[in-house]
Amino acid sequence: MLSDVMEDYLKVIYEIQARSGPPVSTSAVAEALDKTPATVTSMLGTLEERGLVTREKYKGVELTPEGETVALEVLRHHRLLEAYLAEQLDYSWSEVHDEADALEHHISEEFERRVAAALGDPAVDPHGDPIPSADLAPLDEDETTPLSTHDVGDRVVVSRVSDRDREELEYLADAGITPGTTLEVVDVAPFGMVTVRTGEGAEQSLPDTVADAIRVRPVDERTGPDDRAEVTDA
Amino acid sequence: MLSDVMEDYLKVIYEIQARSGPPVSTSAVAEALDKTPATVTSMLGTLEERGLVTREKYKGVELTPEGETVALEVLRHHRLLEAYLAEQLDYSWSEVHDEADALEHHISEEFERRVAAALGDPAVDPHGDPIPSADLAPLDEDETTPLSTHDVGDRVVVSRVSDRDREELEYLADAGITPGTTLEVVDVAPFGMVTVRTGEGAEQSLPDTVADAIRVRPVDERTGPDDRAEVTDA
DNA sequence: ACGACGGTTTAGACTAGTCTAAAACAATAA
DNA sequence: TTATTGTTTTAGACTAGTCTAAACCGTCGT
Repeated sequence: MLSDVMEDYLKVIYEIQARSGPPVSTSAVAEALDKTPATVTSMLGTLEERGLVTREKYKGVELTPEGETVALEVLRHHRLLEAYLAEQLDYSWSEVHDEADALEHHISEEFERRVAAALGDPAVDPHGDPIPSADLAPLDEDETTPLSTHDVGDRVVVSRVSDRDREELEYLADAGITPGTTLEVVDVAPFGMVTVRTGEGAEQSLPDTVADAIRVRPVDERTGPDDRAEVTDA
Repeated sequence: MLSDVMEDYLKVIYEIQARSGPPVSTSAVAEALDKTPATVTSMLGTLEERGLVTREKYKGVELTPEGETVALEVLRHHRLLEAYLAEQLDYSWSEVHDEADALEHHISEEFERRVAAALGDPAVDPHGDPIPSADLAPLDEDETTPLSTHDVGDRVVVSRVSDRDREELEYLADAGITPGTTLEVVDVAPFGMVTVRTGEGAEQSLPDTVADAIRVRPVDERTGPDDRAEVTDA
């Protein structure tokens, strides 16, 4: 019914909206999809006609409930695939994203069911991101905070790591920073650099861009979507 | 590089060519892809410009070696996926085709490798069709013959069953006719109906259209691509 | 040999998605 | 208040893939 292209737009609108709230700007979508703003404006018009987003001129865009459902479906496919690739096909944590991106639009409902069953209906993917349930109910509020917002002395547990940049992910995996890792912030430099100590005592300095992509929760807090996180890395 | 659409054209040209030899007619391709002949003519022109087929006006089309390699790649993906779905995700014999069709254009080389490894590099898919090797070497000549060409008294072993029609496949699976089954032709009616006795003594009458889709080899001949056939059905 | 018929190609139109260049707008600084 | 700046939208063009309708070709029967 919807094209792959439209699904991609809805997915990134959802992701941006989840991070920064509505409205989502044309340029943010353009950036995320590597398209020109003119192209995005045009497609947003189409999505509005289809009732998938609402729009205020020159302001930005917001998903309708129907648009959100589509986004959740795509996200469920993506994250189930990431989990399946890591668990059943020996992919490492950092390799799964591109493959899942390529396949997420093309699997059937039947495939989705069987993959979910094979994994025992996991609640999170290997990056710690929550997997929408089969009924596509809206996800809970995100309780986590970016590592970059923390101060010296804070002890936190890594909850999720953005699956966006492959290089970054491999670097972090090497450094032993994966969902579940406990970190203590030992230094925050004025020029956007944060240094943390991992469980084993090793110290790592990370630029803000990277620290932004690491979402954490306070040590000992036992709630949140990543209770069942399992990480498979190479 | 090549679009999904082009890959689909090359795949069906390959399949028709394997069945009936070159040249492959415009209308045969149109039929197989459910497109109009005009559309096919136009796309064949594009494929010719890309060096993937050669064409003789009003005659038909033939794959170049490069075109054949692309077709073999797609076919390898398709058949590996069919085998994987049947073996690892409990799909039945008759369900795998559509899912494989949807995914075959979107898997990476890495995925292909891992799936092949997980299956132990199978030589045939669940329908008995040979899986092209990783180096995409041309497949051996097809030694099998359609069941519809046999006479009363012939004893044969089912080698492959076309994966084209879901209904047909389910019917045959129910009748116990799968790759590896031994059959004896007990009657050939003048109006295109053949009756066979299966290993267990049950008799089945099949219209020619169905008998055409069943490829067989003489009993006891031990060569051919289906030595390692494994059939998983529901 | 020739006409009829079926398959093939050409001509031209249409859609989806993209781009560039230019115009319109919002927000801010002077 | 107004000018500057950066973002958004509009206008218009282009490509890939598809269609319908009409012209074209080859073959087969008379």
